[in-house]
Parts: sequence; C-alpha cells; structure tokens
Amino acid sequence: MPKVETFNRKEVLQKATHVFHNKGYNGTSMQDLVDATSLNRSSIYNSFGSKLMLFLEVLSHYQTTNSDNMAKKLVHTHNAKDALLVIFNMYLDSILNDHEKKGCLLINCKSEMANQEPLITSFIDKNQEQTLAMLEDIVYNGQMEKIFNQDQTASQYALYLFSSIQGLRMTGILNTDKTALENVIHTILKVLN
Amino acid sequence: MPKVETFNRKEVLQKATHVFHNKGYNGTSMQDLVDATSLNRSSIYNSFGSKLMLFLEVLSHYQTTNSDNMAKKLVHTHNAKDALLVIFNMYLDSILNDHEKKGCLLINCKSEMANQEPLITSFIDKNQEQTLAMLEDIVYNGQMEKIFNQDQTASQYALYLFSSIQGLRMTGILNTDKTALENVIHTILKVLN
DNA sequence: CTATTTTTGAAATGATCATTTCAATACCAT
DNA sequence: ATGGTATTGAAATGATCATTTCAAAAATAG
Repeated sequence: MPKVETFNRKEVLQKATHVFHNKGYNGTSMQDLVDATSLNRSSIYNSFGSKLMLFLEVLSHYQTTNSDNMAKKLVHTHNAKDALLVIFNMYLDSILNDHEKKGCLLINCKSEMANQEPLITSFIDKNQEQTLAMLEDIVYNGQMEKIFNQDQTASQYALYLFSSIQGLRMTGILNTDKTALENVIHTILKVLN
Repeated sequence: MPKVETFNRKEVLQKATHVFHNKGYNGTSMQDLVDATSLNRSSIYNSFGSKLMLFLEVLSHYQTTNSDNMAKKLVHTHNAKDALLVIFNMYLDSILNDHEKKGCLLINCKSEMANQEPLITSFIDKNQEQTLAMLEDIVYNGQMEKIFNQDQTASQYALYLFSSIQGLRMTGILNTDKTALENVIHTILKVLN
C-alpha cells in the first residue's frame, strides 16, 4: 500500500535524546529537534504526536538502553558486592565521560518536571520502583550470602543506595575528581559490610 | 531628588523565588514574574537588569536565607554529631514540607543550568565550596572530639556527606515517607561512628 | 501503470518569548 | 510650589514558541 516510514526510529530517538539531555525539556525547542534529527516538522508530529510524547519516548529509550547495558555487565558478576561495585562504577564512568556537565537525563527530568507533568512524574516513579527492586534484590542476595550485614532490611538498604546514587550523580556534575568520587563510593558501600 | 524605589526588594525577591522554584528557569516567563511580583515589566528590568540577573539575585537570596537559618540552628548544637543531625533534619523538614514536589532550588538549578550558563555554574560552584567547607569543619571537630572515626579525612567525609545530602533531597521529591527517609539518614551517618 | 495511502516540505497559525521604548507620573530637594 | 530625576504603565518590538495545514511527492499493491 503506502509509503512507509523511511527514517530509523531509534536513530531519531538517539538524536532527540542528545538535544533534550543538553538543553532540558523546557530549553529544547521544536526547531532544535528538527535541526538535530533532520526530520521534517510534520514528520515529527506525525510519528511522535507532540513534543511531550516524543520526550516520553526519549526517556523510555534512554532508560531501556541504560538498564540493558547494566544487565549485560551484571551477568558477569559473582556476588552481590561485585554487583553493587559494577553499578556504582557505571555511574562513575558516566560522570567521568560527561565533559559537558549535563548530568543524568532521568535525574534532570525529575528535577525539572516532577511537579509539572503528571505523565513524566508517573514515568519516573515507575523507573524508580524498578531500580529500587533491582537494588533490593541484590542486597537481599548479599545478605543471604552473609556478604552484607542485616542491620537494615534489604528494602531499607535499597532506598539508601538509590539515594546515594542520585547524590553521586549530582555531585559528579561539578566535581569530577576520579579519586575523590571513588572514595565517596567506597564510603557509601562500607556500611553494608 | 528623585522618586525612590517604592517596592520592598526582599519581598519581590521572595515572590520571584517562588515562581522560579515552581517552574524552573526556562519554564518561567517574564510575564509570570510580572504577575507574581505585581511589579511593572520595566521596573523589573530597571531594578534587576534581565531575567538571568534577577535569577542570580534570587539564588543568592535563597542561599543566604537558608544558610542563615542553618547557622541559627547550629548555634544550639553541642557536638559534631548533633550538628550533622540538625543539618540532615533541616533537609528532611524541607522534604516533608515540599508537598508540590518542587525539590531544592539550588539542586534543580545545577541540574538545569550547570552546562548552559557560566554565571550560574560559578555561583553554584562557590556555593558548593562553602557547603563543603562547613561540612569539613564539622567532621574535623567531630574527629578531634573522638566522636567520629578517622577512617577518612574530614575533607573526604565532607564530600561524602555533601553527596548524600543531594541524594536525599532528590529522593525526597517522590519518596516522602518520613520513617524511610529517617532511616536513610541514619544509614548515611553510621559510617562516621 | 495506476489507484491508494502516507510521508513529506514549506508556509502559515496565533500565542508567547525577552527586551525596549517613551510619554506620563510620582517623588524629593530646593 | 517647582524643577529635575527616576520610576512607572502600556504598547510596541521582532524573534521564537508549539502546532496545524495542505498540496506535492513517494511508495506499494493490484
């Protein structure tokens, strides 16, 4: 039948991700997105609906990419302590590669939009629940293996770790001293031993 | 000589702070500021220069207000551990009172603008240095009093605490369970004993 | 090759953006 | 009171905002 979508949706999403990550949601204009994707304005609306819907898809793509990446690395870990180290080192890497001080897209998004766009808020909320579940699972396993103490429940430690990750990523925007950040990670994880 | 500034500058700054805190820098329009301050558009430009300059003054006012508040509470503390508890409980209070999920203005600002506006970046940088210095001082005193261990230097612990505060404040945007957050604070501070 | 369906391109929409302009107004020193 | 100066109000600026419109182009199925 018809002419079919010619562009590669993932490529377009990646280009849009870069723009939103650089300038934030409110700082990004439709013109920015047209320029970055080299898609026509009407094609964007046709394929994604609106700026907000495109942004939601960008967030989804960003999250999927990152958690796939993490899952791949977690496969090769041997115990819970290893797993947490892998996770924290992934965040450290993204800090050290973030030469433009952009921060984490999801954290920026929460900071910018949690009190403005219900669709965004519930997306972030779901994302957080997933992250907390993953962390709780790791901690629980570590406690079963007697690698981690039981001073707090796995759920409590998970929230602590989640909070620590966000703090690390925010700190890393303006403080990029690798040794100092490694030391922070070491201090964060110490309490679990 | 002339007609003199009729409005109260601090009141205007407070009203502007509310708008910027609610909607972020890019989400706030000059019209929003005119409406909120009931100042004339030209009076704002006349008195503050531009949207960015007004925002910088808002940040400065926000920071001063908060650190004055903190200094007042720190006077009544008896030791370093008390001091840290007072600080973390102030952040906990602002989380529990933040029913609109606005987060911390300074953290939001770093997330939104650290990679965009050099004037903002250097402001935030100075603010961070001050906070780190304060934390280092408290930790140092705690170590002298043998209340805190010396596993890390005061400077290292200060960065860890700074990171933890930012994480707590970000976590508190969507997780406002008081008991859970108190538990996170307890876990954060445990490593210093 | 043609009919059908969708994506395009480019322009138009009307709202809103930050900032400027300038006459009118309000104040203070004299 | 009055002259001089700074603040005001209201409108204008021109750029940019997100989104829509619609004819032209492109691609597949028959």
